[in-house]
Amino acid sequence: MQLRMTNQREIILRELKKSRQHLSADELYDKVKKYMPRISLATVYRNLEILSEAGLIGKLEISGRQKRFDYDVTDHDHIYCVVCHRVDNLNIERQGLHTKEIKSAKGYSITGYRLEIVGICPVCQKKAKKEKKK
Amino acid sequence: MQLRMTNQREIILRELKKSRQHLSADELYDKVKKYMPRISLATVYRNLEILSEAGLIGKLEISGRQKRFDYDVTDHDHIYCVVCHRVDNLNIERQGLHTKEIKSAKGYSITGYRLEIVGICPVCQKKAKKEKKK
DNA sequence: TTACAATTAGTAATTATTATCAAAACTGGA
DNA sequence: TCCAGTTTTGATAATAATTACTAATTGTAA
Ligand SMILES: [Mn+2]
Ligand SMILES: [Mn+2]
Ligand SMILES: [Zn+2]
Ligand SMILES: [Zn+2]
Repeated sequence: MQLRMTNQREIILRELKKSRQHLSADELYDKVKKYMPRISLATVYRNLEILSEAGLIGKLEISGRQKRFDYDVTDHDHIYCVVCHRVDNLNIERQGLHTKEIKSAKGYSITGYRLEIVGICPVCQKKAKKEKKK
Repeated sequence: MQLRMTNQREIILRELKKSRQHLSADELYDKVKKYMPRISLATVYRNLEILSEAGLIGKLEISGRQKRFDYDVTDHDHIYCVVCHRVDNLNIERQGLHTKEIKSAKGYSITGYRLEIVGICPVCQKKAKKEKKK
């Protein structure tokens, strides 16, 4: 059985791609509601899961917080702000991560990996400076 | 103000170290109850947070699931099983992760990073094989 | 059309965690 | 040792994010 592209799926997908951000289900729900006011939050959750399963979008499960969905399915890593939880894309060298060591780690069969750089975004750095002045 | 080592904190810490696993709050709660039957789950949550804040234990926030706490505070990475959610330690080469590229990524000030290898553990691989036979 | 399957909206239930708060335990002087 | 103030605890309520349920709606394909 293959994916059936319903109206709600189409709009969810379109709005995520359009945003070029890493949105959570409820953020996307707010955007989608503008075009489809009667859509249910459960439908957004359900379809985000289905769309990511189908490989049309990415799913980020970051640091115990809300899941975020990615408009970009190509291979890349992320950096996120511990203050405001904003997520940005990151393209860094990945050598040293494909060694035999990993391939045979502890008898696991490896399916992938997640690299998350953690830090404070420029906006939050500025805010922190202003706070200090007070 | 520095950390006051209460009975409950001592036992929580002791049981985590003893386990040599990456336990969740409720798993640890079960262990601690054996020695302190009247302890509350909230106390376990509260103190795990405090102990990790104090640097006595590590905190893993993995893949949108439950938090897990680490008996080992030295630098290392993790591998986890997508099937049973078991977490194991991993010591891999980290070169390629300390480049200037990262240090200046998107204007962020970097505080750290998390690398998670994802896969299927030996136990779950075996189980999957047995399932197939049926 | 008509039956069968898939999807939806709305809502309830669940899971993990955090907040609240009165009671208990601990602290450092008098 | 006692006391007043501070911290911590246990019990429970509240919250946040997600998932489950279900009847109604929609799509499909003969
Ligand atoms: Mn991305
Ligand atoms: Mn570890
Ligand atoms: Zn920020
Ligand atoms: Zn496993």
